[in-house]
Amino acid sequence: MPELPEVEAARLELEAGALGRRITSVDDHDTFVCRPHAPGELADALTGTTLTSAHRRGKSMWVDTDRGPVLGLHLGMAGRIAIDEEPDHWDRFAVGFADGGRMALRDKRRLSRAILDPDLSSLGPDAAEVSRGEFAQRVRRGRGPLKARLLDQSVVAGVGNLLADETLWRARLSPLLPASELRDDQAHALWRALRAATRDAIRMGGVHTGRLIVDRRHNRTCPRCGAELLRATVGGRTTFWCSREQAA
DNA sequence: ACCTATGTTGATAC
DNA sequence: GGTATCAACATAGG
Repeated sequence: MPELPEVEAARLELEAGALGRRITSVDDHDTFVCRPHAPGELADALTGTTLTSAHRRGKSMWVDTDRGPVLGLHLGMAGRIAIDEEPDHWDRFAVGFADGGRMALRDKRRLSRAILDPDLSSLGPDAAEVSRGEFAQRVRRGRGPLKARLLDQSVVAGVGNLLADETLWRARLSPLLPASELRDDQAHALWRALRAATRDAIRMGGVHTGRLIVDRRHNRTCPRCGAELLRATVGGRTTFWCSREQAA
């Protein structure tokens, strides 16, 4: 489930439940989730430290420790944070605290990541924070279809497949529109739609609460005008959009 | 059973 | 270098 809104919820869980607790054990045996680290590297760096703050940019999270090393966490496609829950078969990485509790990265699909001192240099500005001017400039820089630009984490960080469709639908823009040809008013509308869709998803509890997302499976009609929804692969992902309001 | 789909991202090929 | 495709993982559904 994790796009920006879900990751922000996970960050808040870390902030509320994991900070200030001293780590006394680390399970980093999953060499795929913990790549490129060898087993024990995360344990050596983190054991004895206390988590001090939890941050997020786009879909990437990182947690600072009182002794320097930074723990990077990414939820991948199906990961979530489990704090003080019973150990589970799907826990891919976990730390145990001195008070007996634990924090786990739980993920059936193993596409999540736990990594020391993560490199975030290729991430664009956070989708919930980016300014109107910077967004317009960055999104127009590329040549591909608009949706592909939104999904590119180096353009703006945090937009996934569902949030991209919801944002384009709110802005009444076609996902196929060449990004470099966006007019100023279109870029502005897209920026406003992105911020509104992101904020609403955070408030409502996730990207699945989006109006287009809710309806796309059911009636496959536009929740606003009732016209048929189109479906195609755009930017490598399944895409739904309104045949009337989002005409190219 | 087999094929497709799935919230992401990285490596690879043009 | 930007852009597109495929693979990585595991499960669910038609």
